Amino acid sequence: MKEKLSFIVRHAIDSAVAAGHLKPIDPPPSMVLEIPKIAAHGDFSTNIAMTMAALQNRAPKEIARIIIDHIEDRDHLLSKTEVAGPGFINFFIALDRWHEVLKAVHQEDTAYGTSQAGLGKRVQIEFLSANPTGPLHVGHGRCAAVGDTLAAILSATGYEVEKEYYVNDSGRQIRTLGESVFVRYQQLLGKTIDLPAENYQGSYINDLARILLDQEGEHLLELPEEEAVTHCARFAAMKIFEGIREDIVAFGVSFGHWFSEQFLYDSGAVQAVIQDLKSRDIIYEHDGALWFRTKDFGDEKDRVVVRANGLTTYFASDIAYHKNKFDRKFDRIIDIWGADHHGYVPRVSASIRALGYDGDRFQVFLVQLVNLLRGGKPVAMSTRAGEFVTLREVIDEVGRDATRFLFLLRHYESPLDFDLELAKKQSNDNPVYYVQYVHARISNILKKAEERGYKDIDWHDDFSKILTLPEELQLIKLMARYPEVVARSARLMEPHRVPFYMKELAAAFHAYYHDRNKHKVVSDDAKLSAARLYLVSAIRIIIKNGLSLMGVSAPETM
RNA sequence: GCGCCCAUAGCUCAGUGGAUAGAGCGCCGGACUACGAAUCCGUAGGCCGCCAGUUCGAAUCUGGCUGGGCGCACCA
Repeated sequence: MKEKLSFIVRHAIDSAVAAGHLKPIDPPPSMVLEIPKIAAHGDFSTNIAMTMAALQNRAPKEIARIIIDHIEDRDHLLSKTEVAGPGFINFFIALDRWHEVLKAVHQEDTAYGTSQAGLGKRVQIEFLSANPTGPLHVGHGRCAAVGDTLAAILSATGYEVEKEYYVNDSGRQIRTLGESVFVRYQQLLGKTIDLPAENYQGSYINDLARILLDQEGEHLLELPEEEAVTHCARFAAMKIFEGIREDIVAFGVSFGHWFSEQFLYDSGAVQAVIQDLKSRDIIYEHDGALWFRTKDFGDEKDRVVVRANGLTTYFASDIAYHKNKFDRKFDRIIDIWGADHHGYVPRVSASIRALGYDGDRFQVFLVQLVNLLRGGKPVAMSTRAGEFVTLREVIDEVGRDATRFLFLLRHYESPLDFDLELAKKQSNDNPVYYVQYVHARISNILKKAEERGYKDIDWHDDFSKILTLPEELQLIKLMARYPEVVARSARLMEPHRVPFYMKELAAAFHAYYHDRNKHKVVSDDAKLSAARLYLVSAIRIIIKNGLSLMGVSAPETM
């Protein structure tokens, strides 16, 4: 609808210029076509006459009038066009044209809302990527929900999307994990050793040690400590990673690729990129360590890639990792990190520019932290002490649908309060049920209708003459907006727009449905019933499509 | 001290440089002899943190200030 109108307005400006009524404009002015807040201002409104005023050296209202005079509306899309206020042009869409939206929804079905804005470009989105040193916690869940939904939204707007999880299965953290487990293992065998404070303290470490002991017995005590720790590390990382994968499945997320940090070392990629940068003097030696000239590429200081003790830093493998991403020829490379990593962004961006890649193709989105509450009170969490609520516990307690929906309901740049009690409530406090209830209600209507002989209703041109109530028109207009919500959500990388739209559509439907005396869907009037069934089943399609983008189920009954 | 993010109704938050800033919760008052009340209807509630600037026009853009969150390793 909006595209059609946009075309008409552009065409009108062109023909006004051709007729000499307006000065040629180069470049053409960017046009904002929006839906006014107030119904009296039309279905769409544009400010284009006002933005052209200065260049045309004429009054906005005069320009607006000229544009309107040159509008050709061959399809009779418009019922009224007017100049209003300081120079807005307000457009009123002809009533019967709105109903074609219903036809489009039914025809496109699961594809309604998709577009080709991404032009088939290849985009890689890396998210979650939690270290296999402990279970996923609530904050990871938010990153997972945001990343997964962004991927779905990009995919719906014509991108070819690859989701990737980067597994930090190398380095000192894994070593620390091994040490932690080995200490617990020895404690289980009666040895009196204390767990050093810098080791992982969580109770899951005890569990891992117990499993290790049960499976392999006491033989680790006979190994040299070095070997025993390595063995523990490998065992623990594998077990934890298995658990993470299970949690990811339980949360309804799937990854196309799992990329191993260890692979970057085994394949020599890390050494190769360090050598290359050294030969170009982008990496230099100082105080026995190797430093990257990140300061020359926008970071506040240079950063160490190889420490004086010969060990590489996390940054070293990250350089090789991002080089690898670029070498895989993606048009866009997107990283989604927890906001606590924001200080790391300039460094990685700097390394990408230093390697000569196009920095514009790389974007980092920082997801703000989650404050976990129960009944309004903060839940004490300390990763160091190993006291935290795992994502699994939250999924088990409040359910996957509610968890995902609530994680998506805030702009990712805002800190999120997640209240476990609120999340469990099946009321208006909890919008997920509000939206899902629409799907269940409509499913039930369709079931009842089928019992009365209504099945697979086809589009009929009469529908525009039957569905004439203001609230019916309002529903249709709302449905017409859905594709733009998805497109805008993708363009701005803002997944929260989808659940907000869902809430709005749900509210409009519930209100319509509730006044059952005024407009019962299935009535004695066969034509009216068919038209309304066509209307509500279109709503159901959009609810299902939107929930599907969020990874939330659309139940037939609740 | 430096950097990133946030500040809108009592609370939690939406809001595309545009015309009269919205929703849910909460408060108060109402609605089912049923296409499921996990719903609906109504009332009240606002210096859009503060100051300046840009603009025909600012909650929205820019600068400064105040308050809050997070981060500033040869850790990951």
